[in-house]
Amino acid sequence: MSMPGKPRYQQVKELIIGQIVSGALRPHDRVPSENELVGSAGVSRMTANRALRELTDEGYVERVAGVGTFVSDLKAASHVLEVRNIADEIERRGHRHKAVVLECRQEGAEAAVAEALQIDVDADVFHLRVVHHENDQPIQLEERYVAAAFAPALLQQDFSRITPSAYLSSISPLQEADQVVRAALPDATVRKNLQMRVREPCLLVLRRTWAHGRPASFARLYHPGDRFELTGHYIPPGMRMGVMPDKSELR
Amino acid sequence: MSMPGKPRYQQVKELIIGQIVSGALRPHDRVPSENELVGSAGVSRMTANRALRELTDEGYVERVAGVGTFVSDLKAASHVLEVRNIADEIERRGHRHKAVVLECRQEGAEAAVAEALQIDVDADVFHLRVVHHENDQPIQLEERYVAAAFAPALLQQDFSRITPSAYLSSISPLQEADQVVRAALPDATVRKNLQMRVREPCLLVLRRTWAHGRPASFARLYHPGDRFELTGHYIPPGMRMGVMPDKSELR
DNA sequence: TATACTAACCTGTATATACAACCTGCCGCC
DNA sequence: GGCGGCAGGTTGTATATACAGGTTAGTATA
Repeated sequence: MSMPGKPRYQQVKELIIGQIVSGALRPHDRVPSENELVGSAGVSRMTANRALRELTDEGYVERVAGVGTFVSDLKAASHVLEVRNIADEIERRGHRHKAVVLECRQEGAEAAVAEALQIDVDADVFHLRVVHHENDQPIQLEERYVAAAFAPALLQQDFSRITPSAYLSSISPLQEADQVVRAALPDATVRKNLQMRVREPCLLVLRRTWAHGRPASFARLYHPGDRFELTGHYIPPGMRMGVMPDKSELR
Repeated sequence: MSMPGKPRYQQVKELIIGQIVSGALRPHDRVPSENELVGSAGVSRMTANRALRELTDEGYVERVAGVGTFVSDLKAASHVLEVRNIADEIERRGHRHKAVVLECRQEGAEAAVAEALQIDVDADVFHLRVVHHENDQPIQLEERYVAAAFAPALLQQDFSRITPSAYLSSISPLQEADQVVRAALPDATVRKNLQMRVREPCLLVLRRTWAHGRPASFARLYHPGDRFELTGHYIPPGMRMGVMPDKSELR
Protein backbone atom coordinates (compact mmCIF):
# COMPACT_ATOMS: atom_id res chain seq x y z
CA MET A 1 0.00 0.00 0.00
CA SER A 2 2.81 2.39 -0.70
CA MET A 3 2.59 4.72 -3.65
CA PRO A 4 6.07 6.12 -4.08
CA GLY A 5 6.41 9.88 -4.25
CA LYS A 6 3.31 10.67 -2.25
CA PRO A 7 3.56 10.93 1.53
CA ARG A 8 1.40 8.46 3.37
CA TYR A 9 -0.58 11.12 5.22
CA GLN A 10 -1.43 12.56 1.79
CA GLN A 11 -2.60 9.17 0.56
CA VAL A 12 -4.86 8.85 3.59
CA LYS A 13 -6.25 12.33 2.95
CA GLU A 14 -7.00 11.55 -0.68
CA LEU A 15 -8.58 8.25 0.29
CA ILE A 16 -11.06 10.06 2.51
CA ILE A 17 -11.60 12.99 0.16
CA GLY A 18 -12.38 10.47 -2.56
CA GLN A 19 -15.03 8.85 -0.42
CA ILE A 20 -16.55 12.24 0.33
CA VAL A 21 -16.73 13.56 -3.22
CA SER A 22 -17.95 10.20 -4.53
CA GLY A 23 -20.78 10.22 -2.04
CA ALA A 24 -19.67 7.09 -0.20
CA LEU A 25 -19.30 9.35 2.83
CA ARG A 26 -22.08 11.91 3.20
CA PRO A 27 -22.25 14.99 5.43
CA HIS A 28 -22.49 14.10 9.14
CA ASP A 29 -21.26 10.57 8.42
CA ARG A 30 -18.63 9.22 10.70
CA VAL A 31 -15.10 9.06 9.33
CA PRO A 32 -12.82 6.22 10.47
CA SER A 33 -11.10 7.12 13.72
CA GLU A 34 -7.36 7.49 13.99
CA ASN A 35 -7.01 4.05 15.52
CA GLU A 36 -9.18 2.50 12.83
CA LEU A 37 -6.96 4.05 10.19
CA VAL A 38 -3.96 2.54 11.92
CA GLY A 39 -5.45 -0.84 11.06
CA SER A 40 -7.18 -0.19 7.75
CA ALA A 41 -4.68 2.14 6.13
CA GLY A 42 -1.63 0.60 7.73
CA VAL A 43 -0.18 3.85 9.07
CA SER A 44 0.77 4.95 12.54
CA ARG A 45 -1.66 6.91 14.62
CA MET A 46 0.39 10.11 14.28
CA THR A 47 0.19 9.85 10.53
CA ALA A 48 -3.56 9.29 10.64
CA ASN A 49 -3.80 12.22 13.02
CA ARG A 50 -1.99 14.50 10.62
CA ALA A 51 -4.24 13.43 7.73
CA LEU A 52 -7.43 14.07 9.71
CA ARG A 53 -6.11 17.30 11.19
CA GLU A 54 -5.32 18.72 7.76
CA LEU A 55 -8.72 17.63 6.48
CA THR A 56 -10.18 19.60 9.38
CA ASP A 57 -8.16 22.69 8.46
CA GLU A 58 -9.37 22.37 4.89
CA GLY A 59 -12.97 22.11 5.93
CA TYR A 60 -13.69 18.57 4.83
CA VAL A 61 -14.37 17.15 8.27
CA GLU A 62 -15.09 18.25 11.82
CA ARG A 63 -13.67 16.61 14.87
CA VAL A 64 -15.07 16.38 18.39
CA ALA A 65 -12.76 15.22 21.13
CA GLY A 66 -14.07 12.11 22.76
CA VAL A 67 -16.64 11.49 20.04
CA GLY A 68 -15.17 11.18 16.57
CA THR A 69 -14.64 12.71 13.16
CA PHE A 70 -17.52 13.59 10.88
CA VAL A 71 -17.95 14.82 7.32
CA SER A 72 -18.63 18.56 7.20
CA ASP A 73 -21.68 20.17 5.78
CA LEU A 74 -20.19 21.63 2.65
CA LYS A 75 -22.42 24.67 2.42
CA ALA A 76 -20.17 26.71 4.67
CA ALA A 77 -17.95 27.53 1.71
CA SER A 78 -19.47 30.77 0.44
CA HIS A 79 -19.75 31.98 4.01
CA VAL A 80 -16.20 33.24 4.15
CA LEU A 81 -16.51 35.86 1.44
CA GLU A 82 -16.67 39.42 2.64
CA VAL A 83 -20.25 39.73 1.54
CA ARG A 84 -22.06 36.48 1.62
CA ASN A 85 -25.39 35.79 0.14
CA ILE A 86 -27.37 38.98 0.57
CA ALA A 87 -30.50 37.05 1.53
CA ASP A 88 -28.73 35.18 4.30
CA GLU A 89 -27.17 38.41 5.46
CA ILE A 90 -30.53 40.13 5.72
CA GLU A 91 -32.13 37.20 7.50
CA ARG A 92 -29.22 37.05 9.89
CA ARG A 93 -30.14 40.58 10.92
CA GLY A 94 -33.68 39.36 11.56
CA HIS A 95 -35.05 41.33 8.63
CA ARG A 96 -37.22 40.41 5.67
CA HIS A 97 -35.66 39.77 2.27
CA LYS A 98 -37.45 40.24 -1.03
CA ALA A 99 -36.03 39.94 -4.53
CA VAL A 100 -37.52 41.55 -7.62
CA VAL A 101 -36.32 40.22 -10.96
CA LEU A 102 -35.99 43.01 -13.50
CA GLU A 103 -34.40 41.03 -16.25
CA CYS A 104 -33.48 37.41 -16.92
CA ARG A 105 -32.46 36.56 -20.43
CA GLN A 106 -29.77 35.26 -22.72
CA GLU A 107 -27.68 37.67 -24.76
CA GLY A 108 -24.32 38.15 -26.40
CA ALA A 109 -21.50 39.21 -24.09
CA GLU A 110 -20.42 42.81 -24.33
CA ALA A 111 -16.71 43.57 -24.24
CA ALA A 112 -16.29 44.19 -20.51
CA VAL A 113 -18.27 41.09 -19.60
CA ALA A 114 -16.45 38.94 -22.13
CA GLU A 115 -13.13 40.05 -20.71
CA ALA A 116 -14.14 39.38 -17.11
CA LEU A 117 -15.49 35.93 -17.96
CA GLN A 118 -12.63 35.19 -20.36
CA ILE A 119 -14.94 34.33 -23.23
CA ASP A 120 -15.37 35.76 -26.72
CA VAL A 121 -17.32 38.92 -27.31
CA ASP A 122 -20.90 38.04 -28.27
CA ALA A 123 -20.61 34.57 -26.76
CA ASP A 124 -23.76 33.37 -25.01
CA VAL A 125 -24.24 34.70 -21.49
CA PHE A 126 -27.19 34.89 -19.17
CA HIS A 127 -27.92 38.37 -17.94
CA LEU A 128 -29.73 38.85 -14.65
CA ARG A 129 -30.88 42.04 -13.00
CA VAL A 130 -32.33 41.63 -9.55
CA VAL A 131 -33.14 44.18 -6.88
CA HIS A 132 -32.82 42.90 -3.32
CA HIS A 133 -34.91 44.52 -0.61
CA GLU A 134 -34.45 44.58 3.14
CA ASN A 135 -37.77 45.23 4.84
CA ASP A 136 -39.18 46.50 1.52
CA GLN A 137 -36.35 48.99 1.12
CA PRO A 138 -34.10 48.37 -1.91
CA ILE A 139 -30.57 47.67 -0.75
CA GLN A 140 -28.78 45.98 -3.64
CA LEU A 141 -29.05 46.00 -7.39
CA GLU A 142 -27.42 42.83 -8.65
CA GLU A 143 -26.39 42.82 -12.25
CA ARG A 144 -25.00 39.40 -12.97
CA TYR A 145 -23.59 37.72 -16.02
CA VAL A 146 -23.15 33.96 -16.13
CA ALA A 147 -21.37 32.04 -18.86
CA ALA A 148 -24.12 30.08 -20.58
CA ALA A 149 -22.10 26.89 -20.71
CA PHE A 150 -21.71 26.97 -16.96
CA ALA A 151 -25.37 26.98 -15.93
CA PRO A 152 -27.55 25.72 -18.80
CA ALA A 153 -30.76 25.60 -16.77
CA LEU A 154 -30.36 29.05 -15.28
CA LEU A 155 -33.27 30.68 -17.12
CA GLN A 156 -35.70 28.18 -15.60
CA GLN A 157 -34.95 29.29 -12.03
CA ASP A 158 -37.20 31.54 -10.00
CA PHE A 159 -34.78 34.13 -8.68
CA SER A 160 -37.37 35.76 -6.50
CA ARG A 161 -37.14 32.59 -4.38
CA ILE A 162 -33.47 31.68 -4.61
CA THR A 163 -30.71 34.23 -5.08
CA PRO A 164 -28.47 33.86 -8.15
CA SER A 165 -25.52 33.47 -5.82
CA ALA A 166 -27.17 30.62 -3.93
CA TYR A 167 -28.22 28.91 -7.14
CA LEU A 168 -24.75 29.10 -8.61
CA SER A 169 -23.09 27.63 -5.57
CA SER A 170 -25.71 24.87 -5.53
CA ILE A 171 -24.82 23.64 -9.01
CA SER A 172 -21.08 23.83 -8.49
CA PRO A 173 -18.98 24.46 -5.42
CA LEU A 174 -17.49 27.90 -5.37
CA GLN A 175 -13.76 27.62 -5.73
CA GLU A 176 -12.44 31.14 -5.89
CA ALA A 177 -13.66 34.68 -5.98
CA ASP A 178 -12.09 38.06 -6.48
CA GLN A 179 -13.66 41.41 -6.05
CA VAL A 180 -13.14 45.12 -6.17
CA VAL A 181 -14.95 47.65 -4.00
CA ARG A 182 -15.47 51.22 -5.19
CA ALA A 183 -17.41 54.32 -4.33
CA ALA A 184 -19.13 55.85 -7.33
CA LEU A 185 -22.08 57.96 -8.35
CA PRO A 186 -24.88 55.81 -9.75
CA ASP A 187 -26.34 56.40 -13.18
CA ALA A 188 -30.01 57.28 -13.46
CA THR A 189 -31.20 53.69 -13.86
CA VAL A 190 -29.36 52.43 -10.80
CA ARG A 191 -30.44 55.40 -8.76
CA LYS A 192 -34.10 54.87 -9.66
CA ASN A 193 -34.05 51.13 -8.97
CA LEU A 194 -32.48 51.68 -5.57
CA GLN A 195 -34.68 54.71 -4.81
CA MET A 196 -31.64 56.77 -3.98
CA ARG A 197 -31.54 60.48 -3.25
CA VAL A 198 -29.83 62.68 -5.77
CA ARG A 199 -26.05 62.87 -5.37
CA GLU A 200 -26.12 59.98 -2.93
CA PRO A 201 -23.08 57.83 -3.77
CA CYS A 202 -23.24 54.08 -4.05
CA LEU A 203 -20.92 51.35 -2.92
CA LEU A 204 -20.11 49.27 -5.95
CA VAL A 205 -18.78 45.73 -5.64
CA LEU A 206 -17.45 44.00 -8.73
CA ARG A 207 -17.19 40.31 -8.05
CA ARG A 208 -16.13 37.39 -10.12
CA THR A 209 -16.52 33.79 -9.01
CA TRP A 210 -14.50 30.90 -10.33
CA ALA A 211 -15.33 27.22 -10.75
CA HIS A 212 -13.25 24.47 -12.29
CA GLY A 213 -10.45 26.97 -12.79
CA ARG A 214 -12.50 29.21 -15.05
CA PRO A 215 -14.60 32.32 -14.40
CA ALA A 216 -18.19 31.28 -13.83
CA SER A 217 -19.98 34.53 -13.22
CA PHE A 218 -19.38 38.24 -13.01
CA ALA A 219 -21.53 40.59 -10.97
CA ARG A 220 -21.85 44.28 -10.41
CA LEU A 221 -23.48 44.88 -7.04
CA TYR A 222 -24.73 48.41 -6.43
CA HIS A 223 -25.63 49.49 -2.89
CA PRO A 224 -27.01 52.81 -1.68
CA GLY A 225 -24.31 54.53 0.34
CA ASP A 226 -26.65 55.70 3.06
CA ARG A 227 -28.19 52.30 3.70
CA PHE A 228 -25.40 49.81 3.19
CA GLU A 229 -21.94 49.13 4.48
CA LEU A 230 -19.46 46.30 4.29
CA THR A 231 -18.10 44.97 7.53
CA GLY A 232 -15.02 42.91 7.95
CA HIS A 233 -13.02 41.35 10.68
CA TYR A 234 -9.43 40.30 10.51
CA ILE A 235 -7.46 38.01 12.75
CA PRO A 236 -3.96 37.15 11.57
CA PRO A 237 -3.87 33.48 10.60
CA GLY A 238 -2.62 31.44 13.49
CA MET A 239 -3.79 33.96 16.10
CA ARG A 240 -7.36 32.67 16.13
CA MET A 241 -7.34 31.87 19.83
CA GLY A 242 -7.99 35.51 20.81
CA VAL A 243 -11.17 37.22 21.95
CA MET A 244 -13.69 38.37 19.40
CA PRO A 245 -14.08 42.12 19.50
CA ASP A 246 -17.54 43.56 19.50
CA LYS A 247 -17.74 45.65 16.40
CA SER A 248 -21.10 47.15 17.20
CA GLU A 249 -19.46 50.32 18.48
CA LEU A 250 -17.63 51.14 15.28
CA ARG A 251 -19.11 54.47 14.30
CA MET B 1 7.85 28.64 29.84
CA SER B 2 4.44 27.03 29.93
CA MET B 3 1.33 29.11 29.52
CA PRO B 4 -1.54 26.88 30.51
CA GLY B 5 -4.34 26.52 28.01
CA LYS B 6 -2.29 27.21 24.95
CA PRO B 7 -0.53 24.35 23.21
CA ARG B 8 3.22 24.73 22.92
CA TYR B 9 3.24 24.63 19.12
CA GLN B 10 0.78 27.52 19.24
CA GLN B 11 3.05 29.47 21.58
CA VAL B 12 5.94 28.95 19.21
CA LYS B 13 3.80 30.11 16.29
CA GLU B 14 2.75 33.28 18.08
CA LEU B 15 6.32 33.95 19.15
CA ILE B 16 7.38 33.99 15.52
CA ILE B 17 4.30 35.79 14.23
CA GLY B 18 4.96 38.48 16.82
CA GLN B 19 8.50 38.95 15.58
CA ILE B 20 7.25 39.18 12.01
CA VAL B 21 4.47 41.71 12.53
CA SER B 22 6.62 43.78 14.86
CA GLY B 23 9.34 43.97 12.25
CA ALA B 24 11.99 42.17 14.27
CA LEU B 25 11.92 39.59 11.49
CA ARG B 26 11.63 41.10 8.03
CA PRO B 27 10.81 39.42 4.71
CA HIS B 28 13.57 37.06 3.54
CA ASP B 29 15.03 36.96 7.02
CA ARG B 30 15.97 33.57 8.31
CA VAL B 31 13.69 32.07 10.94
CA PRO B 32 15.22 29.86 13.63
CA SER B 33 15.52 26.30 12.42
CA GLU B 34 13.68 23.45 14.04
CA ASN B 35 16.75 22.38 15.94
CA GLU B 36 17.42 25.93 17.12
CA LEU B 37 13.85 26.11 18.42
CA VAL B 38 14.45 22.89 20.30
CA GLY B 39 17.05 24.80 22.28
CA SER B 40 15.61 28.32 22.42
CA ALA B 41 11.94 27.52 22.85
CA GLY B 42 12.44 24.35 24.83
CA VAL B 43 10.22 22.13 22.71
CA SER B 44 10.87 18.94 20.85
CA ARG B 45 11.77 19.01 17.19
CA MET B 46 8.38 17.58 16.17
CA THR B 47 6.63 20.40 18.00
CA ALA B 48 8.83 23.00 16.33
CA ASN B 49 8.17 21.27 13.02
CA ARG B 50 4.43 21.54 13.49
CA ALA B 51 4.67 25.23 14.34
CA LEU B 52 6.79 26.03 11.30
CA ARG B 53 4.70 23.82 9.02
CA GLU B 54 1.50 25.58 10.02
CA LEU B 55 3.15 28.97 9.59
CA THR B 56 4.01 27.81 6.06
CA ASP B 57 0.39 26.86 5.40
CA GLU B 58 -0.71 30.24 6.66
CA GLY B 59 1.69 32.09 4.42
CA TYR B 60 3.98 33.59 7.02
CA VAL B 61 7.12 31.72 6.07
CA GLU B 62 8.56 29.64 3.27
CA ARG B 63 10.67 26.58 3.80
CA VAL B 64 13.37 25.10 1.60
CA ALA B 65 14.57 21.61 2.41
CA GLY B 66 18.25 21.60 3.11
CA VAL B 67 18.46 25.38 3.44
CA GLY B 68 16.14 26.84 6.06
CA THR B 69 12.98 28.75 6.83
CA PHE B 70 12.48 32.34 5.70
CA VAL B 71 9.89 35.06 6.25
CA SER B 72 7.53 35.35 3.28
CA ASP B 73 7.53 38.40 1.13
CA LEU B 74 4.19 39.06 -0.51
CA LYS B 75 1.55 38.32 2.03
CA ALA B 76 -0.56 41.41 1.63
CA ALA B 77 -3.15 42.56 -0.81
CA SER B 78 -5.37 39.53 -0.90
CA HIS B 79 -7.82 40.07 1.88
CA VAL B 80 -9.47 43.46 2.00
CA LEU B 81 -8.39 43.85 5.58
CA GLU B 82 -4.80 42.99 4.96
CA VAL B 83 -4.26 46.34 3.34
CA ARG B 84 -2.97 47.69 6.59
CA ASN B 85 -0.20 49.94 5.48
CA ILE B 86 -0.87 52.36 2.66
CA ALA B 87 2.83 53.07 2.16
CA ASP B 88 3.67 49.43 1.53
CA GLU B 89 0.74 49.15 -0.80
CA ILE B 90 1.89 52.11 -2.85
CA GLU B 91 5.46 50.91 -2.98
CA ARG B 92 4.30 47.47 -4.02
CA ARG B 93 2.78 49.12 -7.06
CA GLY B 94 6.14 50.67 -7.80
CA HIS B 95 4.90 54.16 -6.99
CA ARG B 96 6.17 56.91 -4.72
CA HIS B 97 4.64 57.46 -1.30
CA LYS B 98 4.60 60.75 0.54
CA ALA B 99 2.88 61.61 3.81
CA VAL B 100 1.91 65.10 4.96
CA VAL B 101 1.09 65.51 8.63
CA LEU B 102 -1.77 67.96 9.15
CA GLU B 103 -2.22 67.47 12.83
CA CYS B 104 -0.56 65.58 15.64
CA ARG B 105 -1.64 66.39 19.13
CA GLN B 106 -3.18 65.19 22.34
CA GLU B 107 -6.80 65.92 23.13
CA GLY B 108 -9.82 64.66 25.04
CA ALA B 109 -11.78 61.89 23.35
CA GLU B 110 -15.07 62.90 21.78
CA ALA B 111 -18.01 60.58 22.25
CA ALA B 112 -17.67 58.52 19.04
CA VAL B 113 -13.95 58.03 19.56
CA ALA B 114 -14.38 57.14 23.22
CA GLU B 115 -16.95 54.51 22.32
CA ALA B 116 -14.82 52.97 19.60
CA LEU B 117 -11.77 52.81 21.85
CA GLN B 118 -13.80 51.75 24.89
CA ILE B 119 -12.49 54.56 27.03
CA ASP B 120 -14.15 57.42 28.88
CA VAL B 121 -15.24 60.57 27.11
CA ASP B 122 -12.52 63.22 27.47
CA ALA B 123 -9.89 60.62 28.26
CA ASP B 124 -6.48 61.34 26.74
CA VAL B 125 -6.11 60.35 23.11
CA PHE B 126 -3.63 61.26 20.41
CA HIS B 127 -5.20 62.68 17.31
CA LEU B 128 -3.41 62.36 13.98
CA ARG B 129 -4.38 63.69 10.60
CA VAL B 130 -2.16 62.59 7.75
CA VAL B 131 -2.63 62.85 3.99
CA HIS B 132 -0.98 60.05 2.01
CA HIS B 133 0.07 60.71 -1.56
CA GLU B 134 0.75 58.30 -4.39
CA ASN B 135 3.00 59.93 -6.97
CA ASP B 136 2.16 63.35 -5.47
CA GLN B 137 -1.56 62.75 -5.83
CA PRO B 138 -3.48 62.60 -2.53
CA ILE B 139 -5.04 59.18 -2.11
CA GLN B 140 -5.90 58.81 1.56
CA LEU B 141 -6.76 61.10 4.41
CA GLU B 142 -6.03 59.24 7.61
CA GLU B 143 -7.71 60.50 10.72
CA ARG B 144 -6.48 58.36 13.54
CA TYR B 145 -7.10 58.28 17.26
CA VAL B 146 -4.84 56.33 19.56
CA ALA B 147 -5.46 55.69 23.23
CA ALA B 148 -2.73 57.68 24.98
CA ALA B 149 -1.95 54.86 27.37
CA PHE B 150 -1.21 52.56 24.49
CA ALA B 151 1.49 54.61 22.77
CA PRO B 152 3.00 57.13 25.18
CA ALA B 153 5.80 58.23 22.85
CA LEU B 154 3.58 58.71 19.83
CA LEU B 155 3.89 62.49 19.64
CA GLN B 156 7.66 62.21 19.24
CA GLN B 157 7.38 60.24 16.01
CA ASP B 158 7.90 61.69 12.56
CA PHE B 159 4.87 60.45 10.67
CA SER B 160 6.09 61.77 7.38
CA ARG B 161 8.72 59.02 7.57
CA ILE B 162 6.84 56.15 9.19
CA THR B 163 3.11 55.65 8.83
CA PRO B 164 1.02 55.62 12.00
CA SER B 165 -0.03 52.10 11.16
CA ALA B 166 3.56 50.92 10.85
CA TYR B 167 4.55 52.68 14.07
CA LEU B 168 1.67 51.14 16.00
CA SER B 169 2.46 47.64 14.86
CA SER B 170 6.10 48.22 15.72
CA ILE B 171 5.37 48.94 19.36
CA SER B 172 2.88 46.10 19.73
CA PRO B 173 1.96 43.30 17.38
CA LEU B 174 -1.35 43.83 15.68
CA GLN B 175 -3.67 41.16 16.92
CA GLU B 176 -7.05 41.89 15.43
CA ALA B 177 -8.83 44.47 13.38
CA ASP B 178 -12.38 45.15 12.40
CA GLN B 179 -13.58 47.59 9.85
CA VAL B 180 -16.55 49.02 8.06
CA VAL B 181 -16.48 50.22 4.45
CA ARG B 182 -18.90 52.87 3.28
CA ALA B 183 -19.50 55.15 0.35
CA ALA B 184 -20.18 58.72 1.37
CA LEU B 185 -19.91 62.28 0.22
CA PRO B 186 -16.94 64.03 1.80
CA ASP B 187 -17.31 67.22 3.76
CA ALA B 188 -15.52 70.30 2.54
CA THR B 189 -12.37 69.72 4.56
CA VAL B 190 -11.90 66.18 3.37
CA ARG B 191 -12.65 67.13 -0.20
CA LYS B 192 -10.09 69.89 -0.13
CA ASN B 193 -7.37 67.80 1.44
CA LEU B 194 -7.84 65.05 -1.12
CA GLN B 195 -8.23 67.51 -3.99
CA MET B 196 -11.46 65.88 -5.04
CA ARG B 197 -13.86 67.10 -7.68
CA VAL B 198 -17.24 68.36 -6.51
CA ARG B 199 -19.78 65.61 -5.97
CA GLU B 200 -17.09 62.97 -6.21
CA PRO B 201 -17.92 60.36 -3.57
CA CYS B 202 -15.32 58.91 -1.28
CA LEU B 203 -14.69 55.41 -0.03
CA LEU B 204 -14.64 55.60 3.74
CA VAL B 205 -13.01 52.89 5.81
CA LEU B 206 -13.53 52.89 9.56
CA ARG B 207 -10.97 50.63 11.10
CA ARG B 208 -10.21 49.67 14.63
CA THR B 209 -7.14 47.68 15.61
CA TRP B 210 -6.80 45.61 18.73
CA ALA B 211 -3.82 44.74 20.86
CA HIS B 212 -3.69 42.79 24.10
CA GLY B 213 -7.44 42.25 23.82
CA ARG B 214 -8.25 45.96 23.94
CA PRO B 215 -8.88 48.55 21.21
CA ALA B 216 -5.61 50.31 20.44
CA SER B 217 -6.53 52.75 17.73
CA PHE B 218 -9.43 53.90 15.64
CA ALA B 219 -9.07 55.38 12.19
CA ARG B 220 -11.25 57.00 9.60
CA LEU B 221 -9.64 56.54 6.20
CA TYR B 222 -11.06 58.67 3.40
CA HIS B 223 -10.24 57.81 -0.22
CA PRO B 224 -11.26 59.60 -3.40
CA GLY B 225 -13.71 57.36 -5.24
CA ASP B 226 -12.20 57.96 -8.63
CA ARG B 227 -8.66 57.13 -7.59
CA PHE B 228 -8.96 54.32 -5.09
CA GLU B 229 -10.49 50.87 -4.80
CA LEU B 230 -10.27 47.96 -2.44
CA THR B 231 -9.47 44.58 -3.88
CA GLY B 232 -10.04 41.20 -2.33
CA HIS B 233 -9.49 37.59 -3.20
CA TYR B 234 -10.86 34.43 -1.70
CA ILE B 235 -9.69 30.85 -2.06
CA PRO B 236 -11.35 28.15 0.03
CA PRO B 237 -9.00 26.08 2.17
CA GLY B 238 -7.63 22.98 0.49
CA MET B 239 -7.96 24.54 -2.96
CA ARG B 240 -4.60 26.24 -2.74
CA MET B 241 -3.33 24.44 -5.83
CA GLY B 242 -5.83 26.29 -8.06
CA VAL B 243 -4.90 28.90 -10.62
CA MET B 244 -4.66 32.45 -9.43
CA PRO B 245 -7.16 34.58 -11.28
CA ASP B 246 -5.81 37.71 -12.81
CA LYS B 247 -7.91 40.41 -11.32
CA SER B 248 -6.66 43.06 -13.69
CA GLU B 249 -9.57 42.26 -15.95
CA LEU B 250 -12.20 43.08 -13.37
CA ARG B 251 -13.86 46.15 -14.78
C1' DT C 1 43.27 24.20 -11.13
C1' DA C 2 39.38 21.51 -11.45
C1' DT C 3 36.73 17.88 -9.79
C1' DA C 4 34.87 14.71 -6.53
C1' DC C 5 33.73 13.75 -2.12
C1' DT C 6 32.29 14.42 2.45
C1' DA C 7 30.67 16.52 6.70
C1' DA C 8 27.28 19.34 8.63
C1' DC C 9 22.97 21.16 8.59
C1' DC C 10 18.42 21.61 7.01
C1' DT C 11 13.57 20.09 5.99
C1' DG C 12 10.21 16.16 5.34
C1' DT C 13 8.26 12.20 6.77
C1' DA C 14 7.14 8.04 9.68
C1' DT C 15 6.69 5.57 13.93
C1' DA C 16 6.14 4.26 18.85
C1' DT C 17 4.95 5.92 23.08
C1' DA C 18 2.81 8.61 26.58
C1' DC C 19 -0.46 11.41 28.95
C1' DA C 20 -4.49 14.53 29.25
C1' DA C 21 -9.19 15.72 28.38
C1' DC C 22 -13.49 14.55 26.70
C1' DC C 23 -17.70 11.82 25.75
C1' DT C 24 -20.74 7.75 25.80
C1' DG C 25 -22.76 3.87 27.43
C1' DC C 26 -23.00 0.33 30.57
C1' DC C 27 -23.13 -1.67 35.03
C1' DG C 28 -23.83 -1.82 39.68
C1' DC C 29 -25.58 0.31 43.63
C1' DC C 30 -29.12 2.70 46.26
C1' DG D 1 -36.51 3.25 38.60
C1' DG D 2 -32.86 6.51 39.37
C1' DC D 3 -28.27 7.69 40.03
C1' DG D 4 -23.14 7.56 40.28
C1' DG D 5 -19.17 6.04 38.70
C1' DC D 6 -16.21 3.63 35.83
C1' DA D 7 -14.35 1.56 31.46
C1' DG D 8 -13.26 2.19 26.99
C1' DG D 9 -13.04 4.76 22.88
C1' DT D 10 -11.83 9.24 20.83
C1' DT D 11 -9.34 13.44 19.93
C1' DG D 12 -5.34 16.60 21.26
C1' DT D 13 -0.86 17.22 22.35
C1' DA D 14 4.17 16.29 23.37
C1' DT D 15 8.36 13.74 22.94
C1' DA D 16 12.21 10.72 21.36
C1' DT D 17 13.88 8.43 17.60
C1' DA D 18 14.88 7.26 12.94
C1' DC D 19 15.75 7.65 8.16
C1' DA D 20 15.49 9.98 3.56
C1' DG D 21 16.64 13.67 0.67
C1' DG D 22 18.24 18.34 -0.33
C1' DT D 23 21.84 22.11 0.02
C1' DT D 24 26.16 24.16 1.15
C1' DA D 25 30.82 24.69 2.23
C1' DG D 26 34.98 23.01 2.77
C1' DT D 27 38.32 19.51 1.97
C1' DA D 28 40.76 15.97 -0.23
C1' DT D 29 42.11 14.18 -4.51
C1' DA D 30 43.40 13.73 -9.35
